[in-house]
Amino acid sequence: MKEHCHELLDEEQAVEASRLLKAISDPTRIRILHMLSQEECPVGHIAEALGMSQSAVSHQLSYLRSLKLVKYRRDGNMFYYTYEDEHVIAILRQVLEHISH
Amino acid sequence: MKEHCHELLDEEQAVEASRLLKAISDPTRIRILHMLSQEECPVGHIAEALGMSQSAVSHQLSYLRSLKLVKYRRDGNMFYYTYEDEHVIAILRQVLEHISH
DNA sequence: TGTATATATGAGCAATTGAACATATATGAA
DNA sequence: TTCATATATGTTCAATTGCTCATATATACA
Repeated sequence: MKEHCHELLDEEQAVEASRLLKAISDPTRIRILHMLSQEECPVGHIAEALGMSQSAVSHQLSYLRSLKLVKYRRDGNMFYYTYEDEHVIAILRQVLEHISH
Repeated sequence: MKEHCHELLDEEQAVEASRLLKAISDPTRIRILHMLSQEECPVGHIAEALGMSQSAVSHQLSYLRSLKLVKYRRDGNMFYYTYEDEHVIAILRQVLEHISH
């Protein structure tokens, strides 16, 4: 009988990793982060570029903000968003590379 | 007025990346892949280690198989699973590193 | 003041997801 | 053949998710 000595990943860490991965595993959020990885951008411009409603984009940004993956600076009525977590951007870039074989 | 010249990620690629990330963004699947990244493993052993039902684990393995993230070899009644995509394992490892700051 | 613009936020709803439960399949041993 | 074991697979259901619609907030400008 073979021995199986796996080092088990505890659930807490798995849930934490899951939380992060879920955040970047939606097509809309992926496209938003991909945009922000290039240049800061106001909400309306993202919505227009993706062909989505202002509300939908704003909700997603709010979600990404809650995980500290993006932040914004305000200038008058415009909210300019930027990514806040370089490591996550790097991971996303790696996934996109993997996709294009 | 500032110009915003973002290179837009097309939806197809975003959906593809999303499919891959969703596959590794569930705590159970993360723990399974983490186990398999160390050593090949039969289904029952995974179920026992994670404290989950055989059915739940088998369903998740079936899902991971459909995306070619894991494969198995059969030996009698035992199905020994292994990871099949090294790049995905590397990405997952990077996420786990990121989690532990 | 007012009105327009840009964005955030709350509620609701259809689609997706992950597990439970029951059942099917295939191998090995008696 | 018959039974036990290991796993796969189909169904169902509650929880989650991502959008829409309506509304709130805050700034700029007249």
